[in-house]
Amino acid sequence: MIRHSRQRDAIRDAITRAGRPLLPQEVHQLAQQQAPRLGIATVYRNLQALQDAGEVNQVTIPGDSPRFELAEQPHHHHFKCTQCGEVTTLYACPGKLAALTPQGYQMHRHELTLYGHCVKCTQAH
Amino acid sequence: MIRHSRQRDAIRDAITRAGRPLLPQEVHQLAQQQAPRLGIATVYRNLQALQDAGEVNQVTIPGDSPRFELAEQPHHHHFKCTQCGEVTTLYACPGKLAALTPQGYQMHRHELTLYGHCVKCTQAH
DNA sequence: TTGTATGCAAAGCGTTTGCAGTGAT
DNA sequence: ATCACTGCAAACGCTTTGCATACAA
Repeated sequence: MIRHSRQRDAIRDAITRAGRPLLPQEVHQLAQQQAPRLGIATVYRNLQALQDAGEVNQVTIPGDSPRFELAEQPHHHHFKCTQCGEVTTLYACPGKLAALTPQGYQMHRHELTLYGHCVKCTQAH
Repeated sequence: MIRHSRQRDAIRDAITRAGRPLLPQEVHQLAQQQAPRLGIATVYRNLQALQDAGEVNQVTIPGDSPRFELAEQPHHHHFKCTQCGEVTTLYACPGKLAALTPQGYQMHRHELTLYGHCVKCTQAH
């Protein structure tokens, strides 16, 4: 079903190489190095397609536009530096979240975002 | 500095009465009962003003538009029903999140969102 | 009276869609 | 030869802004 194209490969590669969640416009810029005439609409269409195909996950940092990362990653969360805006992946999880779920509710999934200053911004003080 | 007006009071009241985070358009609809000619631009301007004044907090559920809730609440998190879309307030927190923070990073704040089915939607199965 | 707040309409901005042309299989 | 994919531009939906009027204080 899902064909190959220079554009789609460029988009997938950009996300793979980045190693962190990317905004659509960041994907666009990076992928353009590999597919010069790449349009932003194609980026959006492919992010959707790759998501449907299970290759890519959408990450939403509260207050920001959705970012995209590779789907084949272990469970993790994110840290956003409120100074420089960079989003980092955290391979850790507090666990035991079922305890927070109200009676009669069913929890299937959770998202946790930490905010603060990254190393660079902490040292810059 | 922050004056009173029928519109601003209606907006504050709508958020107060709701007891859950509201979308701007929900605020608009509810507040219109109290201030009929209320325009959506006024809603946005006042949500911003109330936020600046520290009366209201912005809550972002990943993937949704920002919602607004009263600021004077104890620390809490949110549960979003993936069936009916309703957002509930959870007065609980896993704690010990500093342990997840990488070396050299400083965590100041965190947000946690649980996803699943609410009581109504669980029973409807 | 003075300056902020409001309503309306227009402008912005990121995202989505329509369409004719391109390209993968 | 098909049929999906692409680029471009127009359309969309939500949010913001400009401006003249209305309203608190």
